[in-house]
Amino acid sequence: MAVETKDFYVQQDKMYVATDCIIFGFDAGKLKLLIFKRRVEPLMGEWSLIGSFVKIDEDVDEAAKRILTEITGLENVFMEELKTYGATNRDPGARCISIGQYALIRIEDYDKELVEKHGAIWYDLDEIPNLVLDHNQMVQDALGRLRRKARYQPIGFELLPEKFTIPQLQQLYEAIYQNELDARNFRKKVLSYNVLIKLDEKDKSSSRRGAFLYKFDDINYQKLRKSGYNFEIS
Amino acid sequence: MAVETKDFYVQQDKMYVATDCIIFGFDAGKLKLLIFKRRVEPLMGEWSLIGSFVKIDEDVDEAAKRILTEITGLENVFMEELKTYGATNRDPGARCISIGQYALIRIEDYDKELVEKHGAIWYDLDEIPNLVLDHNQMVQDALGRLRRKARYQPIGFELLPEKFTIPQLQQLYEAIYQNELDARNFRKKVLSYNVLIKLDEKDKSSSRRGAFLYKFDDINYQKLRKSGYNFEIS
DNA sequence: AAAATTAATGTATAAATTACATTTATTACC
DNA sequence: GGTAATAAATGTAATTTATACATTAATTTT
Repeated sequence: MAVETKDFYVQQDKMYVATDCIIFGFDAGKLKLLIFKRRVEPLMGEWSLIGSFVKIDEDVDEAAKRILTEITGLENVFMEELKTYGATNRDPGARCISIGQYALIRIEDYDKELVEKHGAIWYDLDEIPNLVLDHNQMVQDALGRLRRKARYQPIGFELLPEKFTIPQLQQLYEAIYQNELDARNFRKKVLSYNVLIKLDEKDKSSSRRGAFLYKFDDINYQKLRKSGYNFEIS
Repeated sequence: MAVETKDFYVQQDKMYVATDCIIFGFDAGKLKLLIFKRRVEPLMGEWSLIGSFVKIDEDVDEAAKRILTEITGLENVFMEELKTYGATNRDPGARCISIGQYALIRIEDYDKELVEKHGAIWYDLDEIPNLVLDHNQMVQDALGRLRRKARYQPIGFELLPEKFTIPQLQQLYEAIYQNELDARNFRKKVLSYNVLIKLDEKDKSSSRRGAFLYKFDDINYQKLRKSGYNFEIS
């Protein structure tokens, strides 16, 4: 049996498997989400996360990577499964479960032409419009996950340029947690883990004095983890 | 196209969606896992988690609940999605993704006849045999999740009888974390959250003196959460 | 009544977190 | 060239939280 939904046919007795990407970025002190206006039916013109069906010969996480690369040109991006959205009624057109996966990208790195070509746009997280299906729920869930995870794992660095200043790092955490942090205590805390490498360069884009740039030290972070400690910022 | 695998046919071009349950219990100071010996082909006689295909008219989480009830007779059990197992090659018979879901049950409550009828058995976690497909990985992942989650959410109580003693609670945490805890500090800590109701009864099964029984106080726990605190045991 | 056994309790020390104000480096402007 | 403006960088004392550790209490069994 098949049923027409606008311009394509789906089998009503078939279970479809899709994946949707919740793509976060960080720019100008704000968390951003990459969404796009659907250019095909059904729901053409509506805002949506970026997703796709999982191909029969493709791992689920490969599917998400494929989508992310198609839209942003980026590879080797931090991406993690969020959860499955598996309600029977979540998609009115067909029985389709979707595996939500969230990604953290360095917003300066993505391919702007490619993104534009797909009709994708960065939105401030607090200005996300209505999205199709259960996509707003996915965004909320992903944000919750990001908030919890950022407390005990240094995933925030995935959202910053390779070189960043401590004030920028603090801004990021303030954006994630939605509250202000004390600059002295914050600096003391992050430096205490010994996972930041101080560079000789300064970033002068936001002050006359300039702030020293740092890099994340993955080797020392692995040592820290092995010794049973976590990178914890609260 | 269809391919025969022992006694049933699967379509090679069809994506199957299953769910598997990682069912934890706690008994005699040890964490246990409920597994069963498959009674049908393929892989008859092999140890396996308990799972099933997700029906076309069934939510994914409903499918897991259905399975759990079929095997244990239990309803209203703590159950949470773990992750999706979606590698193309995870199931040699067909393209089948599985959504792992872990459950915490009170081991005294389950229906023993029903469990036996299904050939299911409780195994000590450190004695789990080889399981079919990627099921051992699922168990490891679920255990990791349980360990992380138990640190900041009071899910441990799902594994204890409704009435429990503080030494029992401590034993549970020791089993989860695999290390010993100081009885004075542990008691001080859990009582500090004010989410345990002390009863007038004692449990004398493990000492002459007997230990007071407590109940978890969900109302106070909700208040605690609203005030921004967590139940944290480390 | 004595022995055996686990439950229950308190305190002092160390470690971590919090609150808080001044100086420094640099550029822009007069 | 000096002054104003601006964000970066720094230290300490007070409070809270975590840790280490030994004795007494309640009850049953013999």
